[in-house]
Amino acid sequence: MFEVRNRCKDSAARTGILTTAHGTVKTPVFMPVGTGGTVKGVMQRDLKHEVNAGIILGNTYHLYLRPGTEIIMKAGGLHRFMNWDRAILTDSGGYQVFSLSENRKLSDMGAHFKSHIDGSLHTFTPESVIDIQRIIGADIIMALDECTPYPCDYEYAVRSMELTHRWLTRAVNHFANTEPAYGHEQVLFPIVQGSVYKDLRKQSAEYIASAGMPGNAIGGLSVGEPAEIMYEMIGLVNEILPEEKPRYLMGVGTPVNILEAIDLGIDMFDCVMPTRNGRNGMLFTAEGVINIKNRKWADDYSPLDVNSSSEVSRTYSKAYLRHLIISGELLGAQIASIHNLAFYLWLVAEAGRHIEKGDFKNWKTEMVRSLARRI
RNA sequence: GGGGAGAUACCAAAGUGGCCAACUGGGGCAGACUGUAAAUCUGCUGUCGAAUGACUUCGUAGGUUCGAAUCCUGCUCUCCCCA
Repeated sequence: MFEVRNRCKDSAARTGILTTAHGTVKTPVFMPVGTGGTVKGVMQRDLKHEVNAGIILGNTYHLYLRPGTEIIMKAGGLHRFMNWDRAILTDSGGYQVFSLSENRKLSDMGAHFKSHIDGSLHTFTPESVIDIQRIIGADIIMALDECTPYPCDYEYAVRSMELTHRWLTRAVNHFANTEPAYGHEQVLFPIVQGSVYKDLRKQSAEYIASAGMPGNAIGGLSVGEPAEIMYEMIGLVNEILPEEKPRYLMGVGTPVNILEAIDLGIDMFDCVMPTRNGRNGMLFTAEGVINIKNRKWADDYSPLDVNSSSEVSRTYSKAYLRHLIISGELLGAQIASIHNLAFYLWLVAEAGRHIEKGDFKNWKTEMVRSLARRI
């Protein structure tokens, strides 16, 4: 499943090879988010050839509500349904426990949701979420967890973490007692919680590691806490999560967040930022962040990024993209999404090359300074 | 030629004596966005000021009034109907 290739001498950063039933990817890796069976605004063809994505996300909650498991099952799974033959990871709906907190209730049994689409009531249990993800057919599936909000008082964080751990035990058992629906292998990742409390994070990391799954995830971060606290939590969790298995930091983050987390030993990332912020006019580049809606780009006919591996970034101009985004044109959202994703994929690949070369630390320091600029 | 309606900020459009520097929408400018309830949301948008506030505005010139975008008179312009 995972093989570490190169280790950094002066940091926890490493490169590796992640093998799935739908291809192998080099780590560190960024996984574009395709919640509802689509990376918003980007065709599968472009995900492959412009963005160079080897693995993308789907979301159990969204796909379960629409189109529903029956349609996906009849299609032969999500890969065939959405015409994507590379790897897929599905989130369990744990994040929706957080983001739809107004419309859900938790019990020991599971999470009770009110659909954001039609208000209907649904229950997710650790077991049902495994069943749904078996039908979706993702290569990597996630255990149901509670993503705690920030701030979160200690008492709540303890109870929440214990709930996530109890749910994990049930998920692991149910996973072991069920079969993939389409013949290809699926693996289950558990999720570390514990909010911003060191003792809870350590306790949770130990529990999650003890589940013995082929990869481990860290959740409940980048939910509003200061970045320094997030890094601190990642650092101490990664000392406990096994070194020989991939570590997935869920939902993170900014380009700077990602480089810092790679430094701390994270291998996998996902985030809506490149696509959502792209649709809203924010472009990521190696020189810093661009708000393409700003007037100053109105007559800047230079390419979005001359050095990009993506033809989209090399050919479309800033002035044209500004015009499209400001006009609300769909093509603007597409170009910005492709550009940002290509940049994110380039960034993590470049980090990997510097880990191999042995100069990751210095490169990272320079790059973080550059990335944080607003231009 | 006769009759009628109307001129409000970048645009459109409310407001018909004080609660009006003036509703609302658009446009413009800026900000936010981290396992996607997001092609979304927020703020500003007469001038000066960080702000209390001060100053100048509702076609134009006068007038009435303690007080006018709002009432009266002249002028200019626009639109509609009839000939």
